[in-house]
Amino acid sequence: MDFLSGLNPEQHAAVTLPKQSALILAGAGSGKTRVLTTRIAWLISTGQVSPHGILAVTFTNKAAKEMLLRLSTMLPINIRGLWMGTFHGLCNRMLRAHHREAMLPQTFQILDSADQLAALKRLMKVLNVDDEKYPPREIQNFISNSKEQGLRAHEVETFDPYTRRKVEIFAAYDEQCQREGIVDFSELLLRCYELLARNQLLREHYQARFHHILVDEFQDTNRLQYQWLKLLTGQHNALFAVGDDDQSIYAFRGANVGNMQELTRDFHVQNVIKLEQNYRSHANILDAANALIKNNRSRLGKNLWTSENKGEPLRVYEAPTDAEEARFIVDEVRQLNREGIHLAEMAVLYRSNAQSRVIEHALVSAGVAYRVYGGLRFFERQEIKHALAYLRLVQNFDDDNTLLRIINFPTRGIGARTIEQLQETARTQNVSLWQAAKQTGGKVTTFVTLIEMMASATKELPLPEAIDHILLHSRLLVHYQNETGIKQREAQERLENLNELINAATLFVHENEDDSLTSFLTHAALESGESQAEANVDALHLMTVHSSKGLEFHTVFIGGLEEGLFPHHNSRMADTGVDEERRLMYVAITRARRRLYLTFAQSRMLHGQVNYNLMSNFLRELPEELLHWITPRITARNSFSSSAYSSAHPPSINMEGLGRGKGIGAQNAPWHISQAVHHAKFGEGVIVNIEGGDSDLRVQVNFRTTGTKWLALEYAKLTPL
DNA sequence: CCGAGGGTCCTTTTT
DNA sequence: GGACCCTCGG
Repeated sequence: MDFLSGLNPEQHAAVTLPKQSALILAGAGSGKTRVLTTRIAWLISTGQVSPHGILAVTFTNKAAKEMLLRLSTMLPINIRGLWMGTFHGLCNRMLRAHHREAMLPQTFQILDSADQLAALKRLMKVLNVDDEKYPPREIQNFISNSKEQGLRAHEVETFDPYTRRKVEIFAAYDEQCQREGIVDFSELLLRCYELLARNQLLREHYQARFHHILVDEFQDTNRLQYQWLKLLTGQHNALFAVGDDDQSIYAFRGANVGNMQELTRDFHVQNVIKLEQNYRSHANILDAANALIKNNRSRLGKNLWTSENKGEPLRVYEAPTDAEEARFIVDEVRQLNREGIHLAEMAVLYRSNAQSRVIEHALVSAGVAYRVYGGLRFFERQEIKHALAYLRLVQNFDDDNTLLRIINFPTRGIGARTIEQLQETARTQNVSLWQAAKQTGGKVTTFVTLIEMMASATKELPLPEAIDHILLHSRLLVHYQNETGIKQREAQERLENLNELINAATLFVHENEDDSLTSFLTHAALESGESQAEANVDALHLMTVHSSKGLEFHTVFIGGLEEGLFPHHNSRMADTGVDEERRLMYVAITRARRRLYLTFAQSRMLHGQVNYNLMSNFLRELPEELLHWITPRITARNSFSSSAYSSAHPPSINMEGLGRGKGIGAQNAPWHISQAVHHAKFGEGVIVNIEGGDSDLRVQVNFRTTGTKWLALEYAKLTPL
């Protein structure tokens, strides 16, 4: 088995572990995916299990595809019987197979987050809920969170009228979904969990079938996913979980790192195997990452090391403004590119999406190709959703959500008034909108006839031709073709996407045994597709730190290393918030193979106004000997260790290098905006505003720990830093 | 039915 | 700054 050669002792131990539940603590770049896929290959090729007996779970479709691809290069045999997919994909598969037991129609539709929100808004209107008091988004989170804790509406504890009302909406929403035969993302998981929990025969069937259950990114599992795994793991099969508690960055959406400790208890894990050898980065980068993450409490404990050399120091750059920061990054990117590093081998990472704009601006002016990750995905585009809505309605007339999306798109003169009447009829007769529409006359009848004709016309057609048919007869194509003026270019793009939809369907039919409409619609809901098409052009990568997880680059820039931004000030609320931010920084640092830039700006445009931030604490937590300051550290006005400098020079002459001297009283006053100061009680902060003059001079200071305060300088003891 | 205009909000995100 | 949502007037 030559795929075992080249594994280090720990990897080898993990791969060849006997059949028992195990936890593999795999650090960044330690060959996590390799261990997972090699174990599957090893299990199968040693004859311990057939592909049929394996269940492998991932979080993203991308990860599932990647693993399947790697596996197929390792194993010459057909691995068709192997179940590999996301939690949602696998639950969907089980629910389709046992739809009757799960009390779902065979062709149940899947609601994505946007559809779910729309459905909720519609329901809340019917229920007469004040959406000021109960924002639909909050209700949506409430429902998803509850379900992902494994709770149905009636199981949620309520101690106040406000929550009671939310629970009522929750219950009504689930009823509505059930009536319409639709299922949201968290419902897929919960429904599947309940199916297995209630049906002993079924549960035992799957427990007997899946000898080995393997889970990737285990630190990201939520309660419900953990419970689901527990149900599937019986007396005679084993759970093999791979994860890294230091890379847990999704607690905000319900991921529970505690699952790792719980796993070792619940599944009697003998010994936890740690993969600590990193094959990605030079030592300086790893040392920085280790030094940073050491500041987190309650870790399972792990220290990355490499046999590589030290490499370069980390480059630190302090810019006067966010625009200057962007300009610096772009300059460096171009220089490196000239030296032969491909653009696609470099990435700019940031904490929040809003930061990309100024960088994009600089890239456009410099003519550097780039690609922003995240954002709208293919199947989430408006025109695609409309096209798919026709297909969905054709398959399930009672899907009210879908009907509402297209009953007047393209416009056919059915206005809000008519729709309200339809909804009224539907409510009083307790039928779907479609049933109500059939009784209505006029333009609504035209719509009903259109859909019925589409239904019969597409019934026997292959998928791509069916789509072609509905695009034509829905008049979606004509609608966009008729677009003129400022919208014409946009419409052109939409037409191209619609054309691409037919291509996607053609590809789907080729690649999948089950090429039914239901299957394609499920595919669209569960795999929303790439956010941008041309993956093959050489372009600089721009993305949030979150979306960089799992990737690696020769050179990485981490921008906006400022208090309030990274760590984000919202993270201070939750007590574990800063720790999660630090893990985020840990993920960011460990993306770099060879070169890492850390940059921050003294002033930054945020929410339409200029902010003055302090240098990020995370930067302070990195050992000085690993850093190379490109801008002189000594003049960094945000650096508090430069006290020698501050005492030697009055801050008023400290103006050069500071962004354009904006702000009141900036000229000759001893105090100026963006100045770093210290207060005996409130600690360190930055002056963000100045008021009054001479005797009654007041300054507003943004303190790192206590927030923004106005201080009268006559009384407050402020010392410049 | 559409677009203009005003008000509000603003972390991260996959399924 | 700007995305998004709602309202209002043509």
